[in-house]
Amino acid sequence: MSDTSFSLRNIKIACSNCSLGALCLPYGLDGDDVDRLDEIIKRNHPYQRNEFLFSPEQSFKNLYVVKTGAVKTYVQDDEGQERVIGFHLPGEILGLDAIESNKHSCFAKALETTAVCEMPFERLEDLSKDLPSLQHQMLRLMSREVSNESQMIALLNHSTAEERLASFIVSLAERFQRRGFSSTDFFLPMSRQDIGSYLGLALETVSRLFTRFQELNLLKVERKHIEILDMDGLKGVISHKTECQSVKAS
Amino acid sequence: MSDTSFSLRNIKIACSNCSLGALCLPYGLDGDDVDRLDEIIKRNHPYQRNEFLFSPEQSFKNLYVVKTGAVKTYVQDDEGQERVIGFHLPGEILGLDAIESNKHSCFAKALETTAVCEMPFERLEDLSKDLPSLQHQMLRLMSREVSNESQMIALLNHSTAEERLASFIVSLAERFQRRGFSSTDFFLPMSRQDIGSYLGLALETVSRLFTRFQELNLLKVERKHIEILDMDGLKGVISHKTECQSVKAS
DNA sequence: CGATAATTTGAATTAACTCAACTGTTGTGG
DNA sequence: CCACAACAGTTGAGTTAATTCAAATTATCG
Repeated sequence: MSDTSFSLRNIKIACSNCSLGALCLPYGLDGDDVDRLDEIIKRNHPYQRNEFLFSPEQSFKNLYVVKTGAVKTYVQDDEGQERVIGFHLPGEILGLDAIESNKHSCFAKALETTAVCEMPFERLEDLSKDLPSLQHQMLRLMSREVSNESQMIALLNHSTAEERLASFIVSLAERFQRRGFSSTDFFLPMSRQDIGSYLGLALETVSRLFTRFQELNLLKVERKHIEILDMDGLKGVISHKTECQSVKAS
Repeated sequence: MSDTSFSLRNIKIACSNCSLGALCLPYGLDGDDVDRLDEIIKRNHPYQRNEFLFSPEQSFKNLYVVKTGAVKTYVQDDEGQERVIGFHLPGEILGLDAIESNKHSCFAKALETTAVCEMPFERLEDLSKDLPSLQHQMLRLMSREVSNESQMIALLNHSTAEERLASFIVSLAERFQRRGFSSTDFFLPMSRQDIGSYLGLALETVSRLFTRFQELNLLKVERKHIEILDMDGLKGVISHKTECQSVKAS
């Protein structure tokens, strides 16, 4: 019952007509080059909620691009507690941290049913010798990762709980928008616990802040459903040291 | 008085006899390939203390490798306060975050007199088309950066002040050791303020912790001079949730 | 439908911060 | 060469933002 042999299926989801387009590796490649990239990409059955894409120590073979769904990456501390490192939405790549050591260094777990492209790294590297724009795009994607993480470090070190959560929500909104989804109305793929772990906050604090933001009419929360009512207000919480109270008067 | 024309000077400090060796880009390249890499590398006068290597918005031209000295990278918040992103010791590369946007996104300032190799990124990219191992090494270095930053995120989100500072000191020790310096006796190139900003702590907290670690006979501090007396004890502070008090009984 | 997990809310605690004073170091100019 | 200013670091005391612990409420899933 393996359907990996059905080339028809593969064609339907080929890079050339994938909606991720410029968000992904093929950016900057012309038609023929995309086809060559396409040949090495594996597309598996979707991962189910809580299924692992990879685990620490597992040897590094593939990079992954999320097509639909969401993935969280995390490590475990000595007591087995999760420390969330990041969330990966459609169009976002994961596995980049494993290139150096040839081993994955974290868990990657599907937060919901998730479809991914798996790209054998070695073949990708080979191919990029012939395709300068692929090589450049790989460096670009890694550079973006470094930038994002740097920003995150600056955020974590110097921001209050309010600023962190506001940043997080705005970041999610922008990432959904880039992917073609609504930036003001979306579902959180992760739990309060996961958000707290990612932002360095207790889950209770995250919950209280959602309530506060709602009281301030910045957004509407109902469990995982978020509706942003006042994007500028939210951004105001991030940058200005103004209290939440003074952000929205009326 | 420009001495960039003295090839003699350049030869003396060529990659092939640079003590950084395997820590740097040339890792994995054979003799001839190193020479080709060497040709594109610029070596400037050392930067003086507080001199900038680059600033935000400045267009991205070069990657930098620290040869001697130390560099800090930081951004500024709305009030002009520094948010330190990282420190760069000899053998460490900086500028990787600028590849994606073609603009630097942070300040890079010399903490002391600092010599660097400047590598024009475009020419590096061109060269790596011919030299697969150079291409691989670039990806490796970026991957290491992603890993390190991930680790930092996990540390900041889930660790006490004690654990953060202990981690920081151990990390410095390991980095000095890799570079051939003593891992137990070294000088901090940065201020308490910088350490605090990097670790998300007030400078007073950093100072108090140095005192506490000293009282626990984990190390000896005198201003910027650090002598690690009990490396295992320090590592114990990081991992175990045990109190500092119980780490060292005698 | 009942059990388990996720979330919300409240109250008490605490780790780290801010503010403030003091000490020691470094550099500068008379 | 010393005095003085500017800066970096230490130490103390009071404050606070966020935590932990606890309990109630609401979803989710077999």
